[in-house]
Amino acid sequence: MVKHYSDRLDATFHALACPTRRGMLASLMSGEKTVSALAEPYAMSLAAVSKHIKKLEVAGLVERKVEGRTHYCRLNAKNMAEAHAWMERYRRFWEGKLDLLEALLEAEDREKETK
Amino acid sequence: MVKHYSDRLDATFHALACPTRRGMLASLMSGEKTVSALAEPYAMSLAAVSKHIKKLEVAGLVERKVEGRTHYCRLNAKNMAEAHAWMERYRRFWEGKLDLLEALLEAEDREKETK
DNA sequence: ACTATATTTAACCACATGGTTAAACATTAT
DNA sequence: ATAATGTTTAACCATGTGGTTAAATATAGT
Repeated sequence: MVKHYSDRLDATFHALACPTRRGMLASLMSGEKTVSALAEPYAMSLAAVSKHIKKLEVAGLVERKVEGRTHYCRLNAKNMAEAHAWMERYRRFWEGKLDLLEALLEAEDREKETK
Repeated sequence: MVKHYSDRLDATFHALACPTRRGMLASLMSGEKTVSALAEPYAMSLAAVSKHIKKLEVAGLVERKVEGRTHYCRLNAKNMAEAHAWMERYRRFWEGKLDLLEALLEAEDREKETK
């Protein structure tokens, strides 16, 4: 199996498929954070955190600015757009289904009234 | 490591992090399909396809109706809603950033005009 | 120069993932 | 009853994942 999450969507969805990484993104919504600040809520080594951040970076969801020995991470939510747009297709699909359902129910109601 | 993708979001994003499974969902947009129909575009065994479908099922994205020896799969796009909603938060975030940028540019423009 | 701080990298481990083939299961057709 | 069809399950394999600890790297403070 030769799988490198080369595809951007793969990388993005994979990055999001983990509560730790989603938590980190949420944490970054309130602004730039250093690696250790990001690590703080989690009971795991910095080495592990470092890897999580790297995945977020590879997926383009997080950007890093190195200043001396400190690494500042910030959210790049814009790069979630592709994945969001992908899902949007399905949102339309399920809304379409609901619209159809609604139409059917309305039709049923009219049926009753004229009975 | 004890990870079971118990969380619904985990399961959903994980299911989506694979081109094969995304392809299957896309294929189901045009209507119900049997397992072998779903498998047809892919150069892999039915056994492998079966496992992919199961993941989509566990994530609640696909539902199965067994009729005799044939299994009919259909899309349940509605169960993508949670993941979509999760991303929506971030869409607002990046739109907010764009709005802010726009505001800044406008402010700059006004600056120039009054100069 | 020495030490402390911030972080990554390397080597390792247990378990997950995505594939395979072969066999089992369930249903339909002959 | 036998054979063919549609699908899953079991056993297996190579590689990926998410964690660990220990060492390396880079910078800042004394």
